Amino acid sequence: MARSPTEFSPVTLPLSRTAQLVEHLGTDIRAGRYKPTERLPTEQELMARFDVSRTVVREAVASLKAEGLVVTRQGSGAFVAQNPTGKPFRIVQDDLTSITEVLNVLQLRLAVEVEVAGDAAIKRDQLRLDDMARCLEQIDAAVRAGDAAIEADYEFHLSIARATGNPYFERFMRFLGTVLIPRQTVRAGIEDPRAQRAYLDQVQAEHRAIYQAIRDADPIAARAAARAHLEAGRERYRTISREAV
Amino acid sequence: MARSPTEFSPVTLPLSRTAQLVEHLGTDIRAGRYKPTERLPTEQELMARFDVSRTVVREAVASLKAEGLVVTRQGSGAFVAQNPTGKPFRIVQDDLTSITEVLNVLQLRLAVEVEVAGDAAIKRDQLRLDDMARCLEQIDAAVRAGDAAIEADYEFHLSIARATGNPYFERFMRFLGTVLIPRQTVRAGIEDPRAQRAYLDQVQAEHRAIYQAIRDADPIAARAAARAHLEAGRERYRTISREAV
DNA sequence: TTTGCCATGTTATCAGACAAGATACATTTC
DNA sequence: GAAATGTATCTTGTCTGATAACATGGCAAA
Repeated sequence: MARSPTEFSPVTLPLSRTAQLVEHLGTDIRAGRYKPTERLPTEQELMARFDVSRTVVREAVASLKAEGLVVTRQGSGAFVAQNPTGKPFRIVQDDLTSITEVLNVLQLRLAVEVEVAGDAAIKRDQLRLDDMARCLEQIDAAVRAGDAAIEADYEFHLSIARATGNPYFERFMRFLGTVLIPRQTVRAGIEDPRAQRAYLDQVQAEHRAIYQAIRDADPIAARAAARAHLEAGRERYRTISREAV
Repeated sequence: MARSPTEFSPVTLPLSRTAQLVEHLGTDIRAGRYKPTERLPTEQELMARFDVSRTVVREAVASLKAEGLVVTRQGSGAFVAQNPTGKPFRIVQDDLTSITEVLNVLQLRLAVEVEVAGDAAIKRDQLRLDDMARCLEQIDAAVRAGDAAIEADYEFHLSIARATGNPYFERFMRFLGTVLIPRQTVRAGIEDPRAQRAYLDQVQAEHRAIYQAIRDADPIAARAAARAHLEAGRERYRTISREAV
């Protein structure tokens, strides 16, 4: 991990005690010297072994928790996570400066959501259909209130993912959501209220097409509707971003 | 005298104060409410604003540091990182113990690769087609040598992703590969060499169907071929795993 | 044996203090 | 006047001691 970019340290880079402890314990865990699910030494033991205060120990453990290497249970102890070496899939926000990059991520979203809609049309039950319908109504209400309904829109898509019964779909869509939602505020940037209303009505019509295909248990139609919706969404992003420039 | 965490909700939420603060600050940063290189409130201000102790504030900041969202400079303050990285998408290996879980991840892979094949059929050029063809030949060679050709198979799929020009496709497929490849060794577990050869010939026939559709610039056929291949793959995994039990 | 209580150990959180580095501003020096 | 310097003050880093919440195992009672 890089230190402060403005700081040139000629020979020695002084790591804080916390950072040293994180480094030490992290390598121990990655090297398998502590095995998955094994309990780490108690805070008191770590304090004594490394001659540091409890603050340092706790901050180090907090860092390791954030890295996903350990989990703690209050009153029980700190334990090595089951999979300490899983390399995650990252999308770096700063890479999404160009329109093209955002469109690429939107295409990844399209890929997943098309399949999600198709599978939802197979797996869906009345309960999930009710959830989707409720989301659609919430979008309607938000639009009537003059809101951009970004959150309700998001929830509708998630409700479809839940209907598949495959938890990875919802998790991945939530992941993409955190990446994309900050970019989606352009939707709220449409100045003319009537234009925005027309825009939202169009989006909602596409939503209903997806919903109806799922309700009709027609996976092919559901995939087609989802594809239409998300390709239109990419196109809208393309044109709006271009105008914004 | 503990502050009542049930003040707002009858059911105590299992999130620790530290975790809540991490969540709050993390979303603030990711949402851009704190901009890169901007200074965060001081520890004292955060203590006052969230009504928590300095321990909680410091552990929360330690977590955010581990996530790469903030950097701290002693005596100066805590700052939003220049490249605040989003929360990554993780698939924990240990969650893939059950057949169902693996099938769920395979479905995620299917979703992406179907779209990848379709987009490759649109974007492909001669250079990329040559890459794919070369991969197919390598699989053939490996199979003739009696090898399971897992690596060459992987490379073929990646070559399709490269043809789309969308780097996120290849990155995501590589990510899923690291998760799934350890599970794929069942392929090598087929004991009868003739059965394995028949299996691999079938797989290779499906590969060629995908390749030809892409070569013919037919996205619909490419998606159908990719879907057929990956659904067959899921089915093969299902049956083989069941036999293994 | 089973159930429930309780002592003990552990993490979570709070509070206060001092050390070390950073920053702005006044002071000194040229 | 400008640059160098000293200093007050702010902020993070670390230490210490205490209380609350939770987990666990043992023991007593049913």
